[in-house]
Amino acid sequence: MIKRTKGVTISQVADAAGVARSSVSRAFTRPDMLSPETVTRIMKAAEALGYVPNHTARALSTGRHGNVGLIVPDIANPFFPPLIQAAQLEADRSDFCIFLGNTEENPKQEDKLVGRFAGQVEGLVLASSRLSDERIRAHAGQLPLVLINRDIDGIPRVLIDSGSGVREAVEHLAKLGHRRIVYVSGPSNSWSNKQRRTAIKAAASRLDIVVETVPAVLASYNSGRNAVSAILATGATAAVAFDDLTAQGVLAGLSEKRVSVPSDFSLIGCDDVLGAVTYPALTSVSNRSTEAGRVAVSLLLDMLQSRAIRDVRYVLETHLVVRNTTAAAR
Amino acid sequence: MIKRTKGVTISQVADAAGVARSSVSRAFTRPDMLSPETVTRIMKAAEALGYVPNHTARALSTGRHGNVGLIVPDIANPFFPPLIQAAQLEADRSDFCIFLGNTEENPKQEDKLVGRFAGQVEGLVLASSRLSDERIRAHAGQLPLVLINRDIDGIPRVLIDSGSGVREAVEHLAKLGHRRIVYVSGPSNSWSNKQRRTAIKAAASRLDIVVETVPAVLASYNSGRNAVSAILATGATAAVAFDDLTAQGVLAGLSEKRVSVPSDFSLIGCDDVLGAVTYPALTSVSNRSTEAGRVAVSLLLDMLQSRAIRDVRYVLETHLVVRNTTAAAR
DNA sequence: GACTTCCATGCAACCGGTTGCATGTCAAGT
DNA sequence: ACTTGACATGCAACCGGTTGCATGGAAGTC
Repeated sequence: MIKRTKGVTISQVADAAGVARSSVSRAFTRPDMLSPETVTRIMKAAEALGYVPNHTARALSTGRHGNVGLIVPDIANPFFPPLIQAAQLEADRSDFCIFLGNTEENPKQEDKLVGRFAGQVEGLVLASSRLSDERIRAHAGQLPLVLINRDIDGIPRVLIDSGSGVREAVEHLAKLGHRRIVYVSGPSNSWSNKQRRTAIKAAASRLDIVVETVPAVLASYNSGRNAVSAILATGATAAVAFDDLTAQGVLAGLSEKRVSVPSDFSLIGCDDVLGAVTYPALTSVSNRSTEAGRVAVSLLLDMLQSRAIRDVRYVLETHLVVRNTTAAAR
Repeated sequence: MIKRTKGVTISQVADAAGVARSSVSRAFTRPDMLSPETVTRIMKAAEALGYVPNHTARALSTGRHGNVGLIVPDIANPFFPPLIQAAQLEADRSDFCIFLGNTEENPKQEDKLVGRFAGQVEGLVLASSRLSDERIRAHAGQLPLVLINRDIDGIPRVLIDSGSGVREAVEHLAKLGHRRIVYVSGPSNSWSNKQRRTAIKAAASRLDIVVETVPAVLASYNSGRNAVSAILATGATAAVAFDDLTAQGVLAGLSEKRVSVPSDFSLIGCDDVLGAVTYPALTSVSNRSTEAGRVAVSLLLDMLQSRAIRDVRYVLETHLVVRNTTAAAR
């Protein structure tokens, strides 16, 4: 059976060291204010008693708890874990802890989480928030806020521009001699989908390439697989899929139809979440979610430092990562 | 430009409602102690001022902050996101928040995180901890702890018994006529790795199958891929990999060497995190990580409620999910 | 009508730190 | 020798709640 040790307080250390509580406090926070001997004496006493400063008490009197919150719509979406990881790493460098919230894509849940987090964190990062602009503005009035993939004036934000990478994808296909390609689109109400489709059409018309859109309805493996017949029916020699999951479905569908990739057909994904762990390795558009997480937290910590709110709009460009699913047109 | 509103305190509400601070406090925590009219009056005043109880202050005086910590070795490993999600959901049901920590598989980092979390959380869940038994025991002495996939007497733990699924995997391979198989092992300090290897050896010797172990060092795509030469050198016709990521690496490595799966070689993963979204779909052992996350948090909250520490050992069985990477031996 | 009981509410101490200001000491400046 | 200032330390208020105990008034009892 395990017994719990109760906390040692600053007063106990003060008594043991024969000084006032305030001196103990200062020994930990501003040792330069005390004589070196006093500091060592206090530290020795603290050590002997196993004293650890109480985070909560400190937070109460200073208003700084050394925590920041991170709210994402869906941890299970492979886009987010690297982002979370990077955010954590960056927070850690400044001795901050991360509160993680998962909203299940539900704005009500997101609102609730923000409310619950406020008061225990010094600032918040909202990634791909599903809240309305007004709600976000309201929250930003309560505590420092940084957004990822949400573009609201006056609130610091980090945006991943998939347009640039998609453009490179089309140029890559053009260089390989493809003249007719397919865009396997994602959810019609998705901002990213719109962004990607627009970028593809623009790039293609500039390069004199024909683009047809085949809808995959949901961004998923199965809808990609089901779209294969329609894709082949267009007579295209290459496809760009809304995301890697869809691309993987298309890949599976093509294999079943004995169309080999990349010799018979070229395929490009988006977000680069699976490319490095599947076979054949998928050519894809990088997602930069790692940088997004890092930059967002770094921005937030800057805000906390300077207590000033700047209107930052940090755009991350994406690039094509060429792997093994693209080759010259037949 | 956005301006920040400062916090409304209990005193302001008390003044507005014409009552003592204690009454406001009680209106929120024990409304049954007050007359209904007083409660409504206080609530109206609180509402009007936009009062929100200060979590930190409450935590200081009650010692309960309503947070629990969850520490995982690697968020980016697809095994964990569903676990995290489930843990979060379960915590949420009891109005608890989750502190997330990522240790990058590093025991020192894990130790540091536990220390930082202690004092801001009421309890901790350690998933697949990389710490020594002694360190874990030491931490358990400081605060309520629940382990996932770590089996230490006296500390409540949730274990995913991959043994049952692995046994099925070996039986499946035996039935297909494989007589010589390889286990591609994971991190040597991982409890799951030990468990899986033991189960494979036991099942294999019972079925009169030869098993060789090839180490992949880290549970990752690349180490799986690098292990392929060693795997083939054993002359085995099938392999079971420590996890799906490793398996996927092996799959890629095999393809590069023109060994086709499953006709020439059969492959089985563990954790079933990628099987459904890759091609060919990977035969794998189900992981139950969602249940593990939910149960662990639920156990922890129980402990916090009753302030008693029970010796719980909750075992979740796994099963083989047959897909397309296994076939009869050549 | 006096006495008890009970309930709603207020008072004040407390949780464990931080911090502005006061105090005391000692050395340098004149 | 006396002032001045710098420095080390202590005192006490404060952060924003919670909670044991005291109090006062209303209702109930005889």
